[in-house]
Amino acid sequence: MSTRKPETAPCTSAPATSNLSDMAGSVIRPSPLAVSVLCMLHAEPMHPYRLQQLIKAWGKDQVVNVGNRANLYKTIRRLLDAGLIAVLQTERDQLYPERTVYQLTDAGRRQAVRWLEDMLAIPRNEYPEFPAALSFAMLLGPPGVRAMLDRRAGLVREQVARLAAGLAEYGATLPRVTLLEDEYKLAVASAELGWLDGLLDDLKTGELTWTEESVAAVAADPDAQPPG
Amino acid sequence: MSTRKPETAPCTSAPATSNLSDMAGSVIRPSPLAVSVLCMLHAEPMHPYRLQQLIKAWGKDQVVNVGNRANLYKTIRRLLDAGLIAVLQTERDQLYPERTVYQLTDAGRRQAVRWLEDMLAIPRNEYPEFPAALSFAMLLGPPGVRAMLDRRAGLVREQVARLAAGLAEYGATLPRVTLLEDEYKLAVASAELGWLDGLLDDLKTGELTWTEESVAAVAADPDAQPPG
DNA sequence: TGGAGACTAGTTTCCTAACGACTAGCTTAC
DNA sequence: GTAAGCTAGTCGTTAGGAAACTAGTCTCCA
Repeated sequence: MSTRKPETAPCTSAPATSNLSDMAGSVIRPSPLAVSVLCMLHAEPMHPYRLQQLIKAWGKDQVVNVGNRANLYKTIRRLLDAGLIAVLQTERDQLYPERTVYQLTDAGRRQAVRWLEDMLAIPRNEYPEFPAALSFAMLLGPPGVRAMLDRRAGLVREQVARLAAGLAEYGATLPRVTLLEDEYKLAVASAELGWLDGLLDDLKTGELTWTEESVAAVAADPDAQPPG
Repeated sequence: MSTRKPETAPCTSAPATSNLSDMAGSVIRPSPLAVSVLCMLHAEPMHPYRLQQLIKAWGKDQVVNVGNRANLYKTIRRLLDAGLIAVLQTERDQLYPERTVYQLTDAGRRQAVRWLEDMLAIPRNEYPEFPAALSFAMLLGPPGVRAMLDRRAGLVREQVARLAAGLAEYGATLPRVTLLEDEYKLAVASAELGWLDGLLDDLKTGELTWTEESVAAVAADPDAQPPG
């Protein structure tokens, strides 16, 4: 293991600094959804439902998970309790359900920037499921792994195509800075696809293969500390 | 993403099929940790603490998050309730704390395979925080974004170096199939790094830049539905 | 004209994940 | 002889994910 003591990156943005401005205290943890709410409210005050609709309309729902409204409302409650947002007004438009319009506070504005900075600057290990599955893939046997990864490659290929098409289409009309997530996702998905194709090739030619026993033998060996 | 109506991929592996073998019922959702437990127990029966130690010793802790033992024990309880694992014995070695040794049931063996297959074959959107942050990066302004991504690039570069070194070192002695996660992570991290470097270059030369107004103007424009 | 389906806005419930702190006996090390 | 550290497991809080549910409104369509 040698390197890598800290397990996961520090991310809580210094609880020690700046004790001014804790108007409602209660240190709140950053999350994609929380930052998104703050950033959206940075543009203009709005009510939760509109926030959701706007995020969807912008296609950002591919990236923030605003699908469960329940979470959205919970997050807003938390931000409210922490004093990062405040109620601007509760309006009842005709006989529609009542809706509460929120706005950013100064503390919220600062917090949004700090969270954004952390999230951009510090990579965090989020334990996605694919690498976890890969690390136990061996017990499906070479043909099983090949079949599954073949399906995956197909799906990833589609996603790459979609992203590329989307970028080509909107890249002409939208400023590039609004498409960075998609550029990123395209870069990463392409790399995954390339890797998958290479691996599938090695599975096909038999260059990569194994048996239960050969792996079990190594597992018993005490000299088995893969990298970080 | 466009296709993808159901928001997230189907993953529960067909609740309709196979009502034989629901000895303790209670459909349980897959998670990286749950599959890992099953796969580890596939090798041999063991107690939770040993499971954690083994995962760490193998370096798989980079990929499954077995850091909080609390979660591990909860997961095991769930697997037990679902009949996927069973108590083999509870042994009290000398005056050490009592420890319970678990083993895989037949249902557990099948479930492990099904979960693994799903996780390998079907990409799932897990909403990592970096793309979310990227999609609001614009409000840090060009110099702010550049500074943060510069730091990130440094850290990612280190990670790439660590992964490459680890693969070079262990690739000689361990069968390749046990290092797939690291190959994958290396491919993805390299792609991220490449993309970051390109972007930083564009920020440096000023080819990519923006102002709050220019972005706000587009935001007001109703023709703004970026891709999927 | 009245019923199917979709939209607006928010609530409720259940399950699970992330994280941290705690107990408690034993071993090793200074 | 006491501080650190390991073994093994527990507790509690906060938060995210997925669904269903309320309840009124609007549109379409026959």
